[in-house]
Amino acid sequence: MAATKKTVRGGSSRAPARPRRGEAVRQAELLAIAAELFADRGYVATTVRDIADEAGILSGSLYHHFDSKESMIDEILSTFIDQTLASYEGVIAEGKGPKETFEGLVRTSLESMVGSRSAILIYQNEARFLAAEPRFSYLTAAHRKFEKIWTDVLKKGVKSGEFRDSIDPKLVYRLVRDTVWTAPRWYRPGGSLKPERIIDQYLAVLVDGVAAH
Amino acid sequence: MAATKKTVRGGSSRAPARPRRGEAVRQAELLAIAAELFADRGYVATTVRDIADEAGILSGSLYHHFDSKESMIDEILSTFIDQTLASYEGVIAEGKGPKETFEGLVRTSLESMVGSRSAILIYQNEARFLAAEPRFSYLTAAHRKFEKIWTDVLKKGVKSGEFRDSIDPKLVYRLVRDTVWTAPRWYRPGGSLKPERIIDQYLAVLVDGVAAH
DNA sequence: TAGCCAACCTAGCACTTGCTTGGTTAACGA
DNA sequence: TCGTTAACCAAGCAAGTGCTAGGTTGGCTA
Repeated sequence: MAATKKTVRGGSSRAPARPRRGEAVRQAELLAIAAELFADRGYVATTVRDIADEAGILSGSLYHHFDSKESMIDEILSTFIDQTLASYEGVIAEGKGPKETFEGLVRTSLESMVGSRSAILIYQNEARFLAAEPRFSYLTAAHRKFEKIWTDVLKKGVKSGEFRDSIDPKLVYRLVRDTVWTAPRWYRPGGSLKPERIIDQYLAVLVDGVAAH
Repeated sequence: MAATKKTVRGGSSRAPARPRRGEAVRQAELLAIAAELFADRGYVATTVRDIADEAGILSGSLYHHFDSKESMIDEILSTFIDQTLASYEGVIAEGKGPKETFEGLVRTSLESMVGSRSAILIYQNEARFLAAEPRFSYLTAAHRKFEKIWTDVLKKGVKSGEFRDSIDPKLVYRLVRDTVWTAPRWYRPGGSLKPERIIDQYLAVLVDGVAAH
């Protein structure tokens, strides 16, 4: 109410339009922006002001849509985990043999790079730190489910003779998991390197190795 | 000089001893502490007060040994890169064939987990963000050297017929690199899982794949 | 067309951050 | 034993942090 009230900013800096599209749409927009920033700069290094800037609003306005910065990453991660578990269970439900199921899991993991690149990166980079807090205990639970799905397939393959019986399912699971979840670090959506090529090469190495037979 | 001077903290909270061991020793100690925290909590999330607490001193005292928080991670990363490049060149210098050289590179990468676990984690987690700043341009340079070393070996293997000619050296390099550098995320030094077992399993999969021949 | 309310803005609070300045202590060499 | 100095402490600053409280606007509905 002081004399200097409107001298600094004119009315022109206001967000131009405010269409009514339902809050879910705007929330999803803001989450996508936040996810991209969390993925590219890191969760801690990304400020609520960064997110708001990118969205063309002020930081305080974010709190009309979200309780906290933490609830944003919560939403991003839980959505990603639900999707991933569903896609894994879809592969299992096809009822194929161990080798084809294993290949299906690798394939669907790498394919999710296209639509969930930022979420994978966030999961890969931040989940370890977040999992300690009670709010994010579902991360540990999901982690265990993932491990069971992969190791079960590997064990079945060893039993059926399709996989070599010298492999340690737990260790090989870690290798494969780290491999497929780390690819989004260098994969660029829309680039000339197509996901199908990555899938081909990765499947070739993981299933048959680099050596000529 | 006020009356309340020594009421809050007695003399007992002071660092107990101050032996003269040369600054290099104390610096290395503090760097080890910092590296552990950077690796376990992330660089941004780790405060200079965290590091000082762990060292049993006050945050300001850190600046007797280091210019800045940034110079600490700089020291950690450049040391790690020098070591790694040296170990890679050592493997190359043995003059073995492509397959054995490839195996040697995998082996030495995984072996470095024992002595450089925290440094690998920091490199893996933070280098991507730091590389943008001029001070850390050596990270990009090292990245290129690593890529050349690995892809050269893979290309030679394809040429000699030891590796399948369908493999894409650049993509397979990424797979292998991501695999060996991500292992420190779950590897626990001193645990029952010995590095030699990890090396065995990882070499088996990378060279020959999971499938029975 | 009056009123509601989603979606913003404005301003700033309480706290944490990396880092600085000046002072203190004790190990050590002369 | 005395001056030097490495290694710390004490106190706090400026810049940022997540978040809040209250005000404003305009699309929408009754």
